[in-house]
Amino acid sequence: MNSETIHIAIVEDDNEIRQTLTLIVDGSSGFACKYAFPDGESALASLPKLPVDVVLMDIDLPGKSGIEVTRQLKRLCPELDIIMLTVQSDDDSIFQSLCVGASGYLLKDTNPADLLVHIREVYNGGSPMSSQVARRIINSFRIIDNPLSERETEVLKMLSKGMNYKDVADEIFLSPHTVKTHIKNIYSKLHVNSRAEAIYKAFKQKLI
Amino acid sequence: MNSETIHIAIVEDDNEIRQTLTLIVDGSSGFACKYAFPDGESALASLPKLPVDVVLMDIDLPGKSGIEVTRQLKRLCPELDIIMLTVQSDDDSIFQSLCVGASGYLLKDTNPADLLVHIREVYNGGSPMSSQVARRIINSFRIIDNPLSERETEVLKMLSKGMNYKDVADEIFLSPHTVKTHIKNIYSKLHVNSRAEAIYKAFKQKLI
DNA sequence: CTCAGAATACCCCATATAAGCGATTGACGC
DNA sequence: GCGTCAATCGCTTATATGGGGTATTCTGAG
Repeated sequence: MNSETIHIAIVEDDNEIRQTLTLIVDGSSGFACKYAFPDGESALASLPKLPVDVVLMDIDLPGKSGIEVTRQLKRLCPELDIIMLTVQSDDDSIFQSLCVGASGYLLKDTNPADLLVHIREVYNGGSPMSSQVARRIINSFRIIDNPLSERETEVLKMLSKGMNYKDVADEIFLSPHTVKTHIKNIYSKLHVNSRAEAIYKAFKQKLI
Repeated sequence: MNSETIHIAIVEDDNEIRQTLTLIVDGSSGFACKYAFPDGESALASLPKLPVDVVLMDIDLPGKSGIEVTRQLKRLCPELDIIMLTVQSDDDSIFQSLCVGASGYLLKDTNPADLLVHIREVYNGGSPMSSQVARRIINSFRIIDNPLSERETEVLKMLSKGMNYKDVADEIFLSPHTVKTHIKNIYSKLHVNSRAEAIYKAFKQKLI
């Protein structure tokens, strides 16, 4: 299980880092790193034809960013696993990377031994991430605070499913007027003035 | 940094597992486990008064589920870190746990040494999760497929911010009629017939 | 070349909506 | 017992919306 050789490629513009990484990975038993690229364009041109299992991708590249390269690479080779290996730890970089198809997200301070472990994790279908990164992702699931009452939440959920005043009123045995009042209160609490914006905000804050 | 003793509590209904876990954790240097509860009710009653840093929480408990207990516990003690330690690895269990405030999600096949490492990770602000769990979370970020054209996506995003036909039209220099046509096409592609439902569906599928 | 899809523009019309008003009841905290 | 808030019910009106059409232009795939 642990004996197959995993074929790695590296996309990293800093010469020193790229060479060091290549040496580390290629010099470890069970890993081979025969390809390294200093920019996204050359990686995109070559990688689809190469027998590579896992790519280590920097984000801050000259030309196309590592995120854009990842997006395009995943289109060309959906099976390829890409691990972002970067200094960026801002939420945008993390979420964008995951959205375009990265399978893992590690910070560059990851030590070599751990890096190899994580590469194997990805190869085996896992998704390694630095624990700070994981915490940010987890926090994105949390509800910040919910100003809406239970009834209001209930109404908003129904609205989001395309129901109108009357539908909602019938469903929860209220007068349409009451439903309307609830909706007005929802708008006021969320500081919006249309149904569309209310649903958008509520969804973004995980209220519904 | 690694020398403070971390105080653990365990909530687990299976007597054997609970006792084994307690012994493992309490017997390890740097960790203390003086409290263990067989159900959520007793944990909720006692934990807020106890000097505990990290809770290991089973999900399948008699009475209140571990998820419900986590929700209530986080309300009472927002600073407490809760790690789900469970056999459940379905998406619902994972996402619900994270939504109610769990800081980590481990499967019960985690080996004792790793468990201790993960507890310390949580204590230091990280969010450990089994790599299968991480992969599921990461996959939840991916877009399945996007039937909308770029223009349509652009329009829908503006609608979600509360803009109306005319606002959108002015913003992207189009006739309001065209905007309306786009919206009609969006509805048709998403199989909805109201703005609210369109935004809800688009958001759920990460199209906007 | 032809066909499909995207983006653009326009018409009519019934209905839904938001905004602006006011009002009562009951629960909970202090 | 007083204030606050959720939850309930009501009216009016200008405007926005969604559904039904039709049509042109351009691009890209087959």
